[in-house]
Amino acid sequence: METPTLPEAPEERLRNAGQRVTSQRILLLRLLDEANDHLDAEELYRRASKEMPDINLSTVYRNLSVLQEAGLVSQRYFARDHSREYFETATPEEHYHFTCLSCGAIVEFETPLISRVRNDLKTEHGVDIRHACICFEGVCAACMESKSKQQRGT
Amino acid sequence: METPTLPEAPEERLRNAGQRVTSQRILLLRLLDEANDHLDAEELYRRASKEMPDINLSTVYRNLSVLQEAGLVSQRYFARDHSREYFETATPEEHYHFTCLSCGAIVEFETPLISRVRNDLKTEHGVDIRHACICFEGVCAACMESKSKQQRGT
DNA sequence: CTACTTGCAAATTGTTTGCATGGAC
DNA sequence: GTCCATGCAAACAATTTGCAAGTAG
Repeated sequence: METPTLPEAPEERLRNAGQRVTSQRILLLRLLDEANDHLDAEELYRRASKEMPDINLSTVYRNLSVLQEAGLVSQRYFARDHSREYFETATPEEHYHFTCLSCGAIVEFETPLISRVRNDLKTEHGVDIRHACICFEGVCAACMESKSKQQRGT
Repeated sequence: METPTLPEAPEERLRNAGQRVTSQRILLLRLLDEANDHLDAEELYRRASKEMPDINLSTVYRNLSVLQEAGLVSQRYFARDHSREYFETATPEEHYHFTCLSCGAIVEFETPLISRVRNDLKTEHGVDIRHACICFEGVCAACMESKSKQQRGT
């Protein structure tokens, strides 16, 4: 389980993507690699500041934008809080996210159905989908369980 | 074609939803009904101001929120501009949106595949999806056409 | 040496909130 | 009459931008 397919070091990934290799970018990529959860710019900045106290929040924003365009980082939106952007290391496999409205847990999942939607839209409307923003929200298994327990009595 | 299944007048819809009937709310609902495109708060405010010059932007925001919770209005996000919320009259049939990154056109479509994703997630992960935020972006048929023409020579 | 990056401070933008007045029920 | 809705102004929070100094290639 858990195949950490992070092929190259941040430095290499930057070079391969034709981007300048700066200490800030290396740090940000590493922090995103290491994060188990998904980070927003502010949280990434907070973590980066621990290792590089002078790094600036706008540097984080600017680099997230650069790294995203270079395909090294993916930007995501999650439930409730679409007003805040989250980021993760880009992965070759498409995946989507479910957020529990009750406990905040994020479940990642894959499904072939989305690429079928893509195909259907292509044949039915002639449109070429380049990107899909998809996020589900609801109640996770654990919270469903505890809810039904509550209902049966305290 | 085009079955404008808008069952009740704004006033009735408000009453049925147990909401207070104010002239501002009636106006906003009507403007959303009449809009062919999708409106953000600012644009809705602009249109409302023409008929009710004293209406305030914060009234628009507050009512959009109320109407949404009452199930009379749906909030959407579109391509490029997830930082801005768009609104439309709530419809009984679930539908999704595709935005053309080139010309900005929005194509609405239905697909049973999304509810299958919903079911799959339920059985595979035990999660109960309450809401899905889904938007596709890419290039529409017309823009694909003009692009390939361009490539063949000016 | 040149073009791109950074840190810093200030600006921008969509949205929200506090409060006194007005209106729905 | 009571409680909710409105207009107005001010506040917020996430993100962006202008600029001078620093650094990668």
